[in-house]
This record gives sequence, structure tokens and C-alpha cells, in this order.
Amino acid sequence: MSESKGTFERIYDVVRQIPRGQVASYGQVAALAGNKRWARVVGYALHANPDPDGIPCYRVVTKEGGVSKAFAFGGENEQIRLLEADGIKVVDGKVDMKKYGWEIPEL
DNA sequence: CAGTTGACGGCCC
DNA sequence: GGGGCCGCCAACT
Repeated sequence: MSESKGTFERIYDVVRQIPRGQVASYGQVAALAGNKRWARVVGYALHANPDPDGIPCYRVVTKEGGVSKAFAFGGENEQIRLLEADGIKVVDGKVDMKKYGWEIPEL
């Protein structure tokens, strides 16, 4: 509770809360992490991805639902594969945010 | 310590 | 409708 978590861990915590079968955009994660302007920071944090096993960075897409090409954990094709494994349909390398877009619980 | 970069977002032309 | 530029914050060198 000391909020000693750094900005990165904070972002990881949000991504980790993304339910299976849904996706969240960088701005979405950034907003839940604390600030929407962290969109770039989110990208940086996910790139660090210290725990790809607990941090489904592949569930994080751009606001357009497109997967990032700079993906380094296997390639875009791999991310799409993982998304479909979650029941998310990927079209043209993009997902239907209006259908799979993660609804913020905004507790 | 300061400068540059970066898995983005939003607005302008 | 598509493409390009600027702006935001934090981390990295």
C-alpha cells in the first residue's frame, strides 16, 4: 500500500488485470495506470516486459486495435495467434475494439 | 546532470 | 479518407 511501485509496475498491474478474451489499448492501460499521457510510457514499459508470462502484452493494442510491429517476443503473427487463442478474432492484423475492447471497471 | 528515444494519442492539413 | 506533426511522461545512454 505504500504505492512504492514505480510507474512501470503500475502499468504492469493494469495489463495483468486485462480479462481473457478482451484487449485494451495503450491509452486505456495508461489511463488505468494513472495518466492517459503515459501511452508512450506504457509502450516503453511493455517493451521492458520483465514478465511476459504474467503480463499478456499481446492483449495490449493501439487505439485502432492494431498490433504493434515492433513486437519482439515472437512477431506480429505470434501476437495474433495468442489473441485468437483467447477467442479474439483478428482481422487484417487488427481486432474489433468495439467488441473486444476492454470495458474499464473504473472502480 | 542533460539529451535523446520510445510497443502512442490526438489534432491539423 | 489518408498522411504527417506535435505533445506527454518516464526510462535509457
